[in-house]
Amino acid sequence: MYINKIEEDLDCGIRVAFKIFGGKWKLCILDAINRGITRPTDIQKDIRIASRRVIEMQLAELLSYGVVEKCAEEVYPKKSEYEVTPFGKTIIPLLAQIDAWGTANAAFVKTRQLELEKIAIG
Amino acid sequence: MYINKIEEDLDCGIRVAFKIFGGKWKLCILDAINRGITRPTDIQKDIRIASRRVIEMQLAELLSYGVVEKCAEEVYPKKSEYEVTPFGKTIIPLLAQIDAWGTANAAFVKTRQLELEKIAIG
DNA sequence: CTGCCTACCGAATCTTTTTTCGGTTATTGC
DNA sequence: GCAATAACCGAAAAAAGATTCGGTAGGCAG
Repeated sequence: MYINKIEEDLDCGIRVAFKIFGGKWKLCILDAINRGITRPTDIQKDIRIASRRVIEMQLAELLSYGVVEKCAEEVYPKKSEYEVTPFGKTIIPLLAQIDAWGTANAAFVKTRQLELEKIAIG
Repeated sequence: MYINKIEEDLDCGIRVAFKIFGGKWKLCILDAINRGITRPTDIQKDIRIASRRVIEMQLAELLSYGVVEKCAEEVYPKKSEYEVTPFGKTIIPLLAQIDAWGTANAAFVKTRQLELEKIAIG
């Protein structure tokens, strides 16, 4: 496990929240599991752009904080199924709102991004 | 401006949202401005643990995406006041919920973190 | 036994983000 | 002119985070 060098301040709710679900892919993974995509291989197929390894790692972190739980079935081909725990379920409403906000503002953000790039280059 | 090497995927609402307010201090800064702490110096005093520079930079990013706006007054001592724009205001409810979630779960997260460290060391 | 599938792990490397530190500019009070 | 204060910028370094690559292990089909 990697231990941070700069001490964290968890006196602020925002920072606590980001510690749990602030990773690049954590909410995407949580969303996938919540939608019934429970196996690592399938999650990876769902979030193609993320690498196999990062999904394994972020899944392990979500697991270690009890956001998801593993229900491995010892069958062929080896199956691991992840489920959102009751604790994890408390994140779902936030996830839904964040996703909705992003979807609603995607067009604006993309346009603005292009403008900013033009300014940076030109 | 730093231009990313890995191409971003903004096809997912979560990723769009994180692009705008996913930075380490962005929501904290937005929260401060929303609470009426509008000047860079004061924001820095409010979030002591964050460096002067990072606040300047994240403020600049929030500004470039129109989340906040600057209302500089040319007086002594030089004043810059930042305000949350109508666009930025749409983030406030999410911010409030994220903060509330983090505050509600801070004790659990801290305890769990200690347990995980014990396992890692022991 | 061999090849294949799935889950994971370790380590090196690369990318991104944050931090540190030292500037510049502008204005005021002395 | 000179100290002080505020805003902001640039660049290097440090830290964190993500990615790539190549493993191991178990079990099944042929």
